[in-house]
Amino acid sequence: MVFKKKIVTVGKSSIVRKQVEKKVSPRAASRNNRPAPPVVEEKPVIRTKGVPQVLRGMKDVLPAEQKFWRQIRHTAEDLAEAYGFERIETPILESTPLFVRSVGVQTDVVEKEMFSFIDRGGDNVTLRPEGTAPVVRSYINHGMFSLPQPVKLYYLGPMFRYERPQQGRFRQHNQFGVEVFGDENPVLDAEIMLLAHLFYRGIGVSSVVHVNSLGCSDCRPRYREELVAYYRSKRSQLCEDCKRRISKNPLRLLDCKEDGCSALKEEAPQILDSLDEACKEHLMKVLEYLDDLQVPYVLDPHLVRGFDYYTRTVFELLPEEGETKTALGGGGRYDGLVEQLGGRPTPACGFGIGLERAILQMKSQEIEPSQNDTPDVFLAQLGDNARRKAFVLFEELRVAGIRLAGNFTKGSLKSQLEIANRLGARYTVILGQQEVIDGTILVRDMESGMQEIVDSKKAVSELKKKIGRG
RNA sequence: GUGGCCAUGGUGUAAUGGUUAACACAGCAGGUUGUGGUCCUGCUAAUACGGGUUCGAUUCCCGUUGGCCACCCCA
Repeated sequence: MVFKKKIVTVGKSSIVRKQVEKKVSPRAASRNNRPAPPVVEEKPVIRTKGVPQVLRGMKDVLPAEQKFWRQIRHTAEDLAEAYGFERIETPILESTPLFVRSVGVQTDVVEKEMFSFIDRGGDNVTLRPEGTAPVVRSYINHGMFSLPQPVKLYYLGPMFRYERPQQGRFRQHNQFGVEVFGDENPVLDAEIMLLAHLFYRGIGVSSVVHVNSLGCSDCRPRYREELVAYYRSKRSQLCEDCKRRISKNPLRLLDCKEDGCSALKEEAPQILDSLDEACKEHLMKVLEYLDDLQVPYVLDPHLVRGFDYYTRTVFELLPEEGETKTALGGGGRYDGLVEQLGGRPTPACGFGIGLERAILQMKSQEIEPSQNDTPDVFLAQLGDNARRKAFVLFEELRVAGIRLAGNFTKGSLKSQLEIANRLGARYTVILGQQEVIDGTILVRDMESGMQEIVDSKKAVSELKKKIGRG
């Protein structure tokens, strides 16, 4: 039901339905979700008028933005690899049941936020809304349990959720994530939190880890019952949302911001009190390691996460400064998921970090990504013969390792010097008719304006000397 | 999914129920022959889409699409 509705919505945004003759209400038409007997005389037509627009909640990453992305990617890759994680790339499209079974039928992501559709073969498929389930699937499919454990993997890539876009929230966004399989040692929980923290430090953003434990399959259900019993008795004092939460997602009751509800949580049973010994011990160890590593954290007994597969440790990364409550990343342990998806019982944990949100943080804190792409040399040419020479010279200089920019289309020297200036080139090499005849090039120092004639055979060596790399 | 605000050149803004929709920045071309950063001149370029009201709509109304914000939830 939910699913069928989705198809219609998705279709509407990209296709204009052209009505032929008889006017059939499009609404009525879309209600026959299975177009088995195509009574409806309308056919989808690709929109031919107007300029095609980017889809809602999706974004072009333009050249001006790339410096942020470059830095983010490098930081993530260097860090993950330094800690022994290996890269994995899984498909963007997966079978819908993978997410339904892992994330949970009851969750918002599965109930209303998946980009799902029936493919031409009749399979129900989904653009991945999160990164963990696909990696788990891959771990099982490729028998990675027979590799030396723990298996440590990381990924960078796009995720999709059919949501209403707003600040820091898109229908397509990118995540940096890591997953560790095959060991339940709390040192691993601490390690991934450290990694998340270090990633943000690497791009100049301070973060705090909020940690909680949800217990295991033994102690969590017990707690859940206690909590539900408590809130049932106070039902009349709850807000509308929370009344729904009692049956749907009781743990969420604990972080409602309504005055009435947050007053009630003072008296509410605490999950930390109902953890069994092993879970308590595990959490304590995690916190000890965090102390050792000097990762700033707060123990937040009200922290809950949106996916069903978490056990024991859960955490979220929040910015240290500012009132932003949107998480920069989050994750936790999911000791039951591999088995739940049909693999051997395998403990595991991981996190996902929203890269658009990382960039947002950088911008709001006015952190400029480091970049040194100013060219050493700009190559300008004048006239047809010179252009042909310049084309060849450009390649010689590039191969010689000179950071180079150039232009082969502008006619006037003036406009080429303007470009050279804008790019911040230290030298401009000028190649005109006269130089071609003389077999020379003209090297202009953009700072001083001094110019020097150089034998074109010595162009590479002279330029290398000038820029101090010869 | 719910609620609120909004939509004018590439960007940021202005204006109007009635002639060529204004300004700044950016872009492009010039300011004698092949020389940048400043300055001057010119040019390019916009009322998101579809209906309605009206003699006339960019302006008012409705719908669609999209953006922003809050909620739900999340990265």
